[in-house]
Amino acid sequence: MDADSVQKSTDLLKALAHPTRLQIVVELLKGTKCVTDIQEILPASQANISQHLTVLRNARLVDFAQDGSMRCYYVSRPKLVSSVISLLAEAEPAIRKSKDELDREKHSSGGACCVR
Amino acid sequence: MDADSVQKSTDLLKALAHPTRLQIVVELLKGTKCVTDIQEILPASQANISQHLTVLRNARLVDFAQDGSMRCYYVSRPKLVSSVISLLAEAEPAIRKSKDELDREKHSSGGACCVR
DNA sequence: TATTGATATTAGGTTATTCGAATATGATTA
DNA sequence: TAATCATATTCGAATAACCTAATATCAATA
Repeated sequence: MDADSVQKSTDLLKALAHPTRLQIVVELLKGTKCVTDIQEILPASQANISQHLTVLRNARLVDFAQDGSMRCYYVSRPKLVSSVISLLAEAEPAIRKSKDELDREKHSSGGACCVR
Repeated sequence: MDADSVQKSTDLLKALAHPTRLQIVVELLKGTKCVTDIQEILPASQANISQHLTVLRNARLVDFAQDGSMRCYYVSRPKLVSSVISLLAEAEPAIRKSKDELDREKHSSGGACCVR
């Protein structure tokens, strides 16, 4: 994984890594909405929602179509966003490995991780 | 999506949303490593790597097995982590919808997003 | 047991995020 | 065209995240 894709990936993760922003994209996945709609659903001010939408838009996760004085926001990478969200929701249980298991996995006689 | 799972999801996203931390889990997915190993791969100080590992551990994304004075770190939710990373790497192209398209999607005569 | 190697923790200063308040813009309607 | 509705932007303060330097812990070894 090169430096550029690390940067791009963390930019996307950062954009999603906020409760309000995550909820915005969850709502937008259900259907296009304007800022006022989102305001009625989430407990945040108009300015704040607008700011978060800007962050999501800069990350190219959402976009909008102008409709008169309103802006109809939608998720512009629905597959990516919905897949990430469902992965997180699944919540794979954390596994725990003993040193011996790690040794066996490597089937090496040296240390469990770094043979030095 | 209830408040609790929003919180849990953003906690996971935040933990991954840092270049050094993302690179750490990428390396650990290739195989268990101790802090010294990671230090040799990534351009960060020992203290800094240790701090990032603590963040990842608090998010239950990595864990370790003690091996003498060393700690063998591994990804404790490999499916989750590797799936998220490959989704991000795929980089679905952003789509763009016109107001008319949005109208058609809703097959409604009202506005494109919020019928009010 | 003194030293070394591997790792963690704490303290601090710096930078980045976040939010509310106020204001601005731009389309719509009276 | 003045008022209004929908949305964006700017500013500043509060908070959180980050990094470095210094120090602490703890196991291994001389």
